[in-house]
Amino acid sequence: MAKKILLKDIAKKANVSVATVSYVLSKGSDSGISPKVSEKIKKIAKALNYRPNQIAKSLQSGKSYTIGLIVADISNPFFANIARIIEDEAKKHNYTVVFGSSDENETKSSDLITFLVNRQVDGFIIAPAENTQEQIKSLKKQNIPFVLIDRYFPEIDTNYVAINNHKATFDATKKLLASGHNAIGLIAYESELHHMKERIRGYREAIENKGLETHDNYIKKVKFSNLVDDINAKVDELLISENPVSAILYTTNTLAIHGLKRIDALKLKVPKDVSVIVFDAAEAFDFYYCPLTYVKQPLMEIGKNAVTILLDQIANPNHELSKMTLETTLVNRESSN
Amino acid sequence: MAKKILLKDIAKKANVSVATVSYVLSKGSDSGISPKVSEKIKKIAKALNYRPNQIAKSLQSGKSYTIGLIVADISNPFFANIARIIEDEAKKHNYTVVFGSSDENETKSSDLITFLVNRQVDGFIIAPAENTQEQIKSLKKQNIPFVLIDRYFPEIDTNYVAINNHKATFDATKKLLASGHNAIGLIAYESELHHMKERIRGYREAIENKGLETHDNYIKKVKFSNLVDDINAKVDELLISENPVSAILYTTNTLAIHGLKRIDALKLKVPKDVSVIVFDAAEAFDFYYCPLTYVKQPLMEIGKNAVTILLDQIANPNHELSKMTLETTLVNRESSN
DNA sequence: TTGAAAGCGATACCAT
DNA sequence: ATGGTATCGCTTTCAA
Repeated sequence: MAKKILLKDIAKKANVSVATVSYVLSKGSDSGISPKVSEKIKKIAKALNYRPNQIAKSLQSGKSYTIGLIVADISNPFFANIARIIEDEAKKHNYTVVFGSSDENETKSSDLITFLVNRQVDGFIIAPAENTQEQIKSLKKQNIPFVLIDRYFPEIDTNYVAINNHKATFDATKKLLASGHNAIGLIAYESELHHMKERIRGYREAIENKGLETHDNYIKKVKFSNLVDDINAKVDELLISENPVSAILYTTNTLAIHGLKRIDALKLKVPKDVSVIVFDAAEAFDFYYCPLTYVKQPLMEIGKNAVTILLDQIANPNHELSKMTLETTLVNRESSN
Repeated sequence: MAKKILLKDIAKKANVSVATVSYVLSKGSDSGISPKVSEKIKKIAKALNYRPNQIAKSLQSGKSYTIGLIVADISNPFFANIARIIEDEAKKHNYTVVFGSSDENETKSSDLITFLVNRQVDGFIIAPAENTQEQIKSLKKQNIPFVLIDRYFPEIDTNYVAINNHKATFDATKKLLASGHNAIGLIAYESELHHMKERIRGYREAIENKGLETHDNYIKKVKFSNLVDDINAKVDELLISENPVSAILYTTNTLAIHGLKRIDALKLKVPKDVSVIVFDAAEAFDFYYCPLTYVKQPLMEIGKNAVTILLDQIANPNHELSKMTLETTLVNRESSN
């Protein structure tokens, strides 16, 4: 068992105190220790392959240099991609990231936060699940730095990095209207989350803005708990009825994947039988026979800004909050014709 | 600023010593403290919402209850899915997982390992990049528990959870041969990694096993560093030549995604013009017009076993090593006809 | 310029 | 059944 090298070991070998070694190794050139001693210590440290015990440092400093990332599901490509960006950005600042998946579940989210708070993460980046307002407020009360991503609660004053959801679906719907569709279905989640409501509002306003009326039965909300079956049923309702829609706007990646499969199952063709716009550019869509028009989210900016804001908040707890709303881009392709 | 509650605070309120509080809170019923005092302490702890400082515990115990996960890229669906499984499994045992992406790069991998070792992770789960043998040996030497997944180095005695790569491609190739193909192309990575060599060997032996000869120019190895261009070029070589192949076996998920796109770009149809078998069932493939025959990896077993073996190794450092080879399944669909 | 020693917040040995 | 205190490895104040 290769013995762990401690400051003490180096001190002994160098015939100096532990304090001196600590100075040399942790401060820069302004350690206040003479160059001669400094060099000697550095050489010994290197020779012994000294690795500071980060845990001890953390206990002393009260900082773990770790950030907790909580998303709905780390295996969802949207979150997996953001995770990768956050990881890279965090590492640049010598931060480590630990992650947890809430599965959009309030209790899991709460357990996860507690778990990571106990582990003394310095802060959180969270894509909050529904009904987690109290958890978020609790973090605020405990003065634990965090920034919300993808979603946020307008009634709670927090840092967040989100997109302009209203404009995203407004533009998408407008595009479908411009293509001549006036019976447009919307597939959304049954959710109280603000971003979802905003996406629905964007859809509505685009239609009303054109002097048309919105039909509530064109707006379908599926339950996260029964995803696939529910999507299938709702897509059927939209497409197989007396007044079928001629276009569908899917408000998330996952909804689109399953919803498109259902369209296929119904033997309908995009865009001949039904036009479509989806959210995000999942790799899955690359193989779809019809190039899909989609709402492109600025993942890189979301991830990078989230880290920057969080680290800033950790360094300056009293710094004012950052509320960042980024714009999406509608990438026009054939499915929305 | 809500003050952090310490054992000391509880002790003061309960008029007992810090030690007593510690006993009550950390041991179970066998704390040796009288029920009356125990109850009082527990009540106060709950009332104050006491959260033990995990960092302090870690320093004392020498255990961080954290495992480091190192993969090529956390945003790759194969690894993202495994990450999720590992996360769930780890949490069951009260472990936290921190992750890092090596990008198949030796130096990044090394930096990452150092970074996480300093943070005192209790062990690693690693999908090792090429040429990282020394890093792995170094972990062994330092007696840091770890288990390799997906790939491993046969010349180094370690824990690992991998698949039977030889059989996977052997069966896949056999299937193509049975469908009447005798000019079968293979797209692999240019890599010294054992799993890649085994996949190539499986392909070769299936062909030779049928009394046919293998053609080296049917075996294409692409560079990770120049992925897309290289795949395109190699697919072209296989399909647009004097003796084109009639089938292609892609040895990874990513290779398949780009390789299939290239086939599309060449206006060739699967399986009419060229048959195909791919590795893994990426969500992306769901939208491919032709149902793809694929090698199915037991992700759940890989992830769960990796965690189990690692935690066992952490608990019993002298326990013998576990070398686990799992079988894949060839899921037959239309692309291999 | 250097070092002794007091923490950081828990745990656990050894007394009592 | 309790509690005093050394300890985990490092940082930092204060003195020398």
